[in-house]
Amino acid sequence: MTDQTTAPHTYATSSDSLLAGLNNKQLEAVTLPNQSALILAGAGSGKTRVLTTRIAWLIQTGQISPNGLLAVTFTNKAAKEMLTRLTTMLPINTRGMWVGTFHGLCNRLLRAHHREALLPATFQILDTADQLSAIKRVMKLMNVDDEKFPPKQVQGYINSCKDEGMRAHSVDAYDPHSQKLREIFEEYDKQCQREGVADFAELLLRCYELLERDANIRQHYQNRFKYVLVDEFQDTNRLQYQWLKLLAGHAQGNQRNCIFAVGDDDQSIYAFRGARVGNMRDFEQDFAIENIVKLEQNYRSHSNILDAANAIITHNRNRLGKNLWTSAGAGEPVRVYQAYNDIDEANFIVEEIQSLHRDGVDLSDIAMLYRSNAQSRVIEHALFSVGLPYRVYGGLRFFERAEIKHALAYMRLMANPNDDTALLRVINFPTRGIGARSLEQLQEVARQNDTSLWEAALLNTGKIGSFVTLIKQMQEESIGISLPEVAELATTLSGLKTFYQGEKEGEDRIANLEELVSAATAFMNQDLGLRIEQSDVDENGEIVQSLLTQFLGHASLEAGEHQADVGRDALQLMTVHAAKGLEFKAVFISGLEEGLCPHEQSLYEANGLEEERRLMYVAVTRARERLYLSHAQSRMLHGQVRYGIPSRFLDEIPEELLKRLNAKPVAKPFFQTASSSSEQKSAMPWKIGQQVGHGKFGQGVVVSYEGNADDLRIQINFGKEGMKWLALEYAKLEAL
DNA sequence: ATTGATACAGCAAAT
DNA sequence: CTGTATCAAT
Repeated sequence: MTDQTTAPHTYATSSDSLLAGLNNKQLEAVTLPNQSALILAGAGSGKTRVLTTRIAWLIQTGQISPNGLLAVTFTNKAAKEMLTRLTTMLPINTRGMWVGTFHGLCNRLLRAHHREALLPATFQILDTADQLSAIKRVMKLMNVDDEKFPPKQVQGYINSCKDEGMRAHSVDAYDPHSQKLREIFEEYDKQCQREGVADFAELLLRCYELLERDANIRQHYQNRFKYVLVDEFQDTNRLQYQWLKLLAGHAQGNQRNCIFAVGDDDQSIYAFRGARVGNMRDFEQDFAIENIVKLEQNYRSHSNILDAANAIITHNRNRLGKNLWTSAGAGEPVRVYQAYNDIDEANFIVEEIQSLHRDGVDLSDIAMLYRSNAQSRVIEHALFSVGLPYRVYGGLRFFERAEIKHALAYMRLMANPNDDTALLRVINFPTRGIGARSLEQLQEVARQNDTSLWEAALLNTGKIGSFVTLIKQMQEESIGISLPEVAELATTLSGLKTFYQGEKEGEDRIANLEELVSAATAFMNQDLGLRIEQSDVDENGEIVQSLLTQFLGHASLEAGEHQADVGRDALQLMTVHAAKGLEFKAVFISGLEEGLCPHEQSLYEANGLEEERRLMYVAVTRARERLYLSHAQSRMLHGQVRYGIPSRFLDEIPEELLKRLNAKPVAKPFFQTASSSSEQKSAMPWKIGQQVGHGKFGQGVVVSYEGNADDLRIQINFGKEGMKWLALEYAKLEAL
């Protein structure tokens, strides 16, 4: 980056053209004076535009240089989007700019100061699955009963502690159970330290602690980042907010830097990973925000869609308050389809999509949304059978596939052989005669000497010795070759390719391994062809990590996004979470049944239902012109047929906005389940799956029944009221 | 030590 | 239903 490009007077575009087309509120937000600000930006109100224009305006008016700002988002998608938009607004080189996700930026900072952060230069990142296996290992070593302490729960405990900014020594534990949890937490962290690995939450916590502890580093970044911009502020957790305050110099009491926070409390859908909507109110207080700028004009959706969204969200109690409006016309009504079952629902959706497509709508402008990933299978099947191209986001991601994780594990060992998780993954894969027995011995030696498994392995000869030799050979051969060549090396020298060639259904896996090499090539080219060298210094005088380490970090932090058929016009399939921030001409929201949306688990959590409602709000506001809401009377869930009643969120939309595509749901005959024998059939007046009404519990659906003619009890799912067993003799039920 | 079969548990969202 | 854990047989 040269001085020339950062000097404001060199820009051809005037600030007028930058600001053209903004409405008053947007303009106000973009041109706010030099102070911290909170922008309450409703869905579709031009939030990203405001954020990027604000950056461009600050740069163009010479208030800040591109190096002096830090912009943080939650998804890689959003970060990329921001950078692309910036480059179209300003002739600047965005390389070297600090724009990224919290995790990405913390990773970058920790790499640059790994010594001060007490981490090896090549520290690796544990993804969720790696973390779980690491926890299981610790627990085994500590002889903890995994019945009493389910590893998944321990994982949740550790992560939520870290999200709150707490280490094992600072958490309260008064009863034996929580004391044990704390002990596992402590041992787990020790193990991570020994192995030189960090989980997702650790990246943030470690970075926070580094800035807090090291005044030099802290001041360096505080002096550099005069402007901190935060997207999706409502999704920040306590630790992230503390981190932001530290960067802004707020925690030292002499606030020097400005935070420009953009958020929407109605779109807070990440409480499950520690997000605190309350951070918005705290921010308002802590930074003495005088006027919150509210962006309430929606430019995205027709008013029927927007009215439906507003109607839903007004049922939430805890809101900052905001009402979206649009000058667009009413548009089409919101379509509601009641399907007989999940397959019927999928077929309906596919037919509608085909018809939309025939009418000239791009498939990529149509999205199919669902609450949980598992729901995509039925739709995928239906799409596949009619040959409609589609893209699934989320689900099994590329870098999470078994064969890719194996290859990556070899690459991780080349970079950092102390990574026990990686070592354990591949020491006997492909099998080379190192079984449980030898591993136990190896772990015992490591434990006694308090070293990593690798160091213990160095003492071995025999089969373990030849594994050590293999890794060492890989390390030697990797010197001076390019990243894709390293990937190639990891897949061949390890024997992975040969192994999968011998497998019956190994072709896909081999194709994926080849894809990994292409991914490495793409990564290398995108990074201006840096070659592997231990460390390098970029034009800003910052340390650049080895390309291999960068690539491995990329693989952990950006597990998805890498799908075949990118440029092709294809229907978009994703969860509602993944759809946040996106918009489509037509949107299908499926599975709107009690138990699925709102998810049954949410009903047991504090404020769980409100979060589900926000999720629904996010889903609805993705649509520009056409919105379909569908639910099924029965669906295959967890391996068995489940009967559900329509989601309460459907009832929250005024009837006049809706167009019911099948006013009277088709009363199709239901299959008799094996358990309902023929002699009981006569005594049972209701069909399984039938909709019934009850004076006290309202609408429900018959799930099952038991007993004989004199004592027949039927089980009914009343949704909001829960599952009930009723004695037929007394229950007054009416058919619906 | 490896393999293959069978039992069993869990099963929401994502950096 | 599906991935993982366990166990008996090679």
